[in-house]
Amino acid sequence: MIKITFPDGTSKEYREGITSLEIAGEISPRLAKAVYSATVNGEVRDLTMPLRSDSTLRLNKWEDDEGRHAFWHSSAHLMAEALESLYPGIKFGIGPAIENGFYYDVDPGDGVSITDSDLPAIENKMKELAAMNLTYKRKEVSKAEAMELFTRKGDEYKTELIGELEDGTITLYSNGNFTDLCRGPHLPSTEPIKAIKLTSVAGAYWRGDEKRKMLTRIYGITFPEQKQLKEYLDFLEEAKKRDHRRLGKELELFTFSPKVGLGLPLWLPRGSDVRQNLINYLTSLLRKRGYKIVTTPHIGNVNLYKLSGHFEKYRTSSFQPISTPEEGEQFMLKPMNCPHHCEIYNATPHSYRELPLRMAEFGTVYRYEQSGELHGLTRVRSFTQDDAHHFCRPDQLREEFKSIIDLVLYVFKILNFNDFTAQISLRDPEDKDKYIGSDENWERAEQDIIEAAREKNLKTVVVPGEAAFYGPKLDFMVKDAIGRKWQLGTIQVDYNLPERFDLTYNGSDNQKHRPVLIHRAIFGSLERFVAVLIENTAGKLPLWLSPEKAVILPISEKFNDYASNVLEILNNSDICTLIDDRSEKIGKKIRDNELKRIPYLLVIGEKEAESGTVSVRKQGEGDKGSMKIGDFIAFIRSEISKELAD
RNA sequence: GCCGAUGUAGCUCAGUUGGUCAGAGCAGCUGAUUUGUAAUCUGCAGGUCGGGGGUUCGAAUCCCUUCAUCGGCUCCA
Repeated sequence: MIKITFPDGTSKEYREGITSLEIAGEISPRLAKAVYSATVNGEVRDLTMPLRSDSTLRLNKWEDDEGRHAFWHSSAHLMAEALESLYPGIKFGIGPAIENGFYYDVDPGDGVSITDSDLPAIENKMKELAAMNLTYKRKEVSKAEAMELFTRKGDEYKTELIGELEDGTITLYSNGNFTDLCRGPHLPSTEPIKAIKLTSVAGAYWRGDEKRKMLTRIYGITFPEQKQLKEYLDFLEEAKKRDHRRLGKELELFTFSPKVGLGLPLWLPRGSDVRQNLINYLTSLLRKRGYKIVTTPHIGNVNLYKLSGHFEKYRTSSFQPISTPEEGEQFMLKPMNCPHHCEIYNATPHSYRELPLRMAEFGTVYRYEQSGELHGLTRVRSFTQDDAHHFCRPDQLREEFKSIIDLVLYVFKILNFNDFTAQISLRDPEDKDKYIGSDENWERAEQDIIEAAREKNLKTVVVPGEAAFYGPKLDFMVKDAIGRKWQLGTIQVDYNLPERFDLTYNGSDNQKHRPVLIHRAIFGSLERFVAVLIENTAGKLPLWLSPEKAVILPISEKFNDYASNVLEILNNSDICTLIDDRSEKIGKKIRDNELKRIPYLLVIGEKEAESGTVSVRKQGEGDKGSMKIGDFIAFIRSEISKELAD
């Protein structure tokens, strides 16, 4: 007998060799139908794997990431089986489960292409195969056997993968006629896969390397119930309505013009107001925290960027240098603010007493992003960073870093960004040539970040290879409407630029010392931040950010005089207000202004004109009753200060 | 930049296999109406069907090319 311990701490004896699926079945037959994988002693396994010794066991259902993962991974194999039967000779790359569903990278062969219009046929084949309830069979093989099998099949992608694996660790999974190199785990059979939807096809470079062949990536998602699929598709439909590109147009926030250029956003008056509100708010926070605001030009001599290392690193992703009438003189549109700020630092001598020096700028920068990467306001070629550089003594670094984490969390809380990921982005240890600076500096900086995050009890994920070329960073990622993650805030530790720019301060020993540089942004860029904000709020911005706080709706033209009085009073009280004096019925005016997401609608008619009041209707919530004009002003002010309160 | 899809009035979309197919709704402008909490009625105006080239007696529709957008990949200081 072996002892199996469950997550709640209870344990029970079972015969040796029992499977997790059988244990689930003993607990209840319904549970057996709802589990998709098992976590045995911390490792995710097939449900059908026999248990040979005392173990901890967790049965993973749909609600568990590990459960869905197995479900979708098995679905990827099911799709592969369908593809192999529909496209004989098709070759397979990799086919993992992802956050929402799965994909498989395939090479259908020269001259054969799989497009959106082919998806229904593949989907139908999958349904047909799933209905056969075929089992997923696991087999351990030697490296030689695996190599032989896939060489015979002519699957050069698989053989490349096998070549990199350790002998003795290789497993194959088969479902129907399809056999794949795979670590697993998988479902016992295709039986639970009831609802299938292939969502899109896309190109994807083999092994993520743009120098290698582009394979066809087919994305799909499956569910145990048809109803769940419908809910998922409905969610995607709803999410489209929150797309900032759509709302930006509808709400007249920003636009793009091909005549101006790709990726160069034009902020309309309403969008500019939102942007300015963000700038004003953050500026007031920065003043309180001892930041100095600076302003620097939009261009800089090309030598500045040669010194910083940016020129070499980003040669092809920058706007090319601007020549002047002078021979041999060249300037660049600034792709970042750091070098300018370093030179501001260098303009005066510094004492250890005045550090940390916090230098901030809403700096507009220009980067020549590849055309295929442009995306609404989230990826543009000109954007304004809420940039700052903290020049500190080494002994101040940790505290300074932590205080910036606090600032990011504070601002995110005010804006209700609760669902973010804090990501520690480190150097890729395999590819050190991508980075500048000594190993010693890198190790020091990476430790600084890891420890600062730990001291703040920040839940983080560590991702190697995501660091900036001059230093590691802590990035704050927030999701858009359909779940794509975007980096907003970032805090970066840099020992390298201070050396390149020969930054110094006088220590208490009257010797020159090297400061450490922290780069940081809270919003990241105003463009991307506004985009994510729009998607998170579905365009219903908080009152303090809203370009207009209210709109006055006179019942009829008879009350236009009183309405314009109210308008004047409110605007003179710094409550930006509009008036809708069209000759329309009140219902129509309410509908139109509700759709424009104006926070408060003020209905005005005979009653209000007589009593000096306004009837207040809150966007999305309906009638709130009437108020004296002065009370409404006080109400709006208190609502705004509530939003901005700690 | 790469793969795939898409591109018809300001917006959302109809326009079967090439032949009154250049349309509708909303927005806009006109008049009428003067309205009490999510769409009043009338009339008008709007597009070289993304651009360019080709096939054809004839192209929004077929072909080529180019640009842009969307979904991914790559990249993201």
